[in-house]
Amino acid sequence: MEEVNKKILLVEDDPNFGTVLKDYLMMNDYDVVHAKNGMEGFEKFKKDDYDLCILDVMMPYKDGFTLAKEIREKNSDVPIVFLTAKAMKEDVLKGYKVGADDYLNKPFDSEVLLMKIKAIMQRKATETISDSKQFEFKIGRFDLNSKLRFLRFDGGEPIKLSPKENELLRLLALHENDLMPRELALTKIWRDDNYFTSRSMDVYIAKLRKYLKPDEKVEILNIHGEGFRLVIND
Amino acid sequence: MEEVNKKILLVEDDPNFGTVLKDYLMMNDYDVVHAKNGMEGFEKFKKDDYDLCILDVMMPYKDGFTLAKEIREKNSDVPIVFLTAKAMKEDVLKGYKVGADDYLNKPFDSEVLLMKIKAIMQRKATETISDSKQFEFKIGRFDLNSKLRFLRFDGGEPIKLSPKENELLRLLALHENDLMPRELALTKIWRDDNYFTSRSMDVYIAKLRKYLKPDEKVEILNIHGEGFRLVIND
DNA sequence: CATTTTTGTTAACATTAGGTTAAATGGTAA
DNA sequence: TTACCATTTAACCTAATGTTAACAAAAATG
Repeated sequence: MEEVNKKILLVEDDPNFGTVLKDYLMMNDYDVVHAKNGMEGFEKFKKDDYDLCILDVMMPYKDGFTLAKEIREKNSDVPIVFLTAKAMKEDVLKGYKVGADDYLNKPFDSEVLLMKIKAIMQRKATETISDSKQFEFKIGRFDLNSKLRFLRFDGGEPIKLSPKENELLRLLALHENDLMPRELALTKIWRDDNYFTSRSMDVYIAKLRKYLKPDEKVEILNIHGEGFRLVIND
Repeated sequence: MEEVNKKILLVEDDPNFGTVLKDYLMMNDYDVVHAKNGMEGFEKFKKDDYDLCILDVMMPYKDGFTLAKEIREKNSDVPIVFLTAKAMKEDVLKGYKVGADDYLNKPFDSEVLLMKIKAIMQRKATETISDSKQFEFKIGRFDLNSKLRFLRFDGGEPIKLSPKENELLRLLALHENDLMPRELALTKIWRDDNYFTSRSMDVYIAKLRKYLKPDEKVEILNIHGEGFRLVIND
């Protein structure tokens, strides 16, 4: 069983605590990269793919929440776990809003941490198979590169897509010819499902339709009350 | 805003705490079914589909863990959140082993609970996409795709169905050649059984008959006072 | 067979979702 | 700071959906 270890990005400014935690995780067969502050954390994050991020909330220069937001912008899927000394209510709320997967109060039981990590990885495992590494799509006569965020028609000059345009089109492409539920896009991209985010999404659908106009075989259909459907007619 | 609320099964033996929590959740647009002990909880679970289970750990007769195990046997997907008075380490570990999605210590902040619920639901929303239910039916020379809500005759241009048309035809198809009781459609689709919903349903039956006219072998028969029957003659 | 109940059908009406454009907001870099 | 860009919010309009009323027809009832 040749199995690659899961990779964890640990961002923790306390050198003692950070080192202990890192060693403990490594003893349990995780590959751990330890960054000493938010800035360094983001640099390391950009350089590699991680299966999990463990972020200290209180850090100089760049706190855990800000870092989490940046990470989410680049990759909306990585599980994120926050570490806090004191579990203040506002913190917890803020964390969940940024898309936290779990919360840990320092000092915590290391065995509990391992269980949580395991549980989170399991959760993500199922999703990851389907949509993790998919960045390039052919959409009729278009090419979408959702990593570089551009859309090219007939191999011509690429149009640059904004992050939201890109994510939305990517979700549609993942569900090509099938229903892409409204709710899915709202929770995945907007992380909230209310009247305004919903209207915002409609605005983006309009933008995408405009981009896709050159190929009249490609269209985004609405399924009233359910969501949208990217169809390629042939 | 015709949106179906998420359904929560709350199993909590403390009547005061349970009632307060239930009311709070209902105020926040969740449908809550409250069971007073593990046994009752499992009965209620079997009778309906839930989007989330909130289980008290300490309960007479059947504790939360045992209940969770039973629930997992029937349905491995429902998110489960445990409530504990004291967060003993063994409990937490046991919980994660049974497949807990989260943990809450009593007393907890209600706002935090809401955020956690939201986060968990969001997580599940993505996985849920792929659950391949029964969406496609052949009805004589028609194809019904009840996910995309369309009906196609002889592989031609699909007719779009409204949600109610779609649900009704789907129910009829599920009972092909058999009685589909009025009451069933009314409770399942209209969620209410009175004079007006009943008349509304008749209106929809008329619409479906019109759609199905092209295939004269397909008809919707009425069984007076009982319901309808979708028959395919051959 | 007269009467009541249930069903069939059509159309008017009300409500909600979605399409589109433009202006307001907010963040970021020059 | 200004200028720019992505995104949200607002506004207005159209399409889609669902409910109700009204009346006709069919089925059950005694």
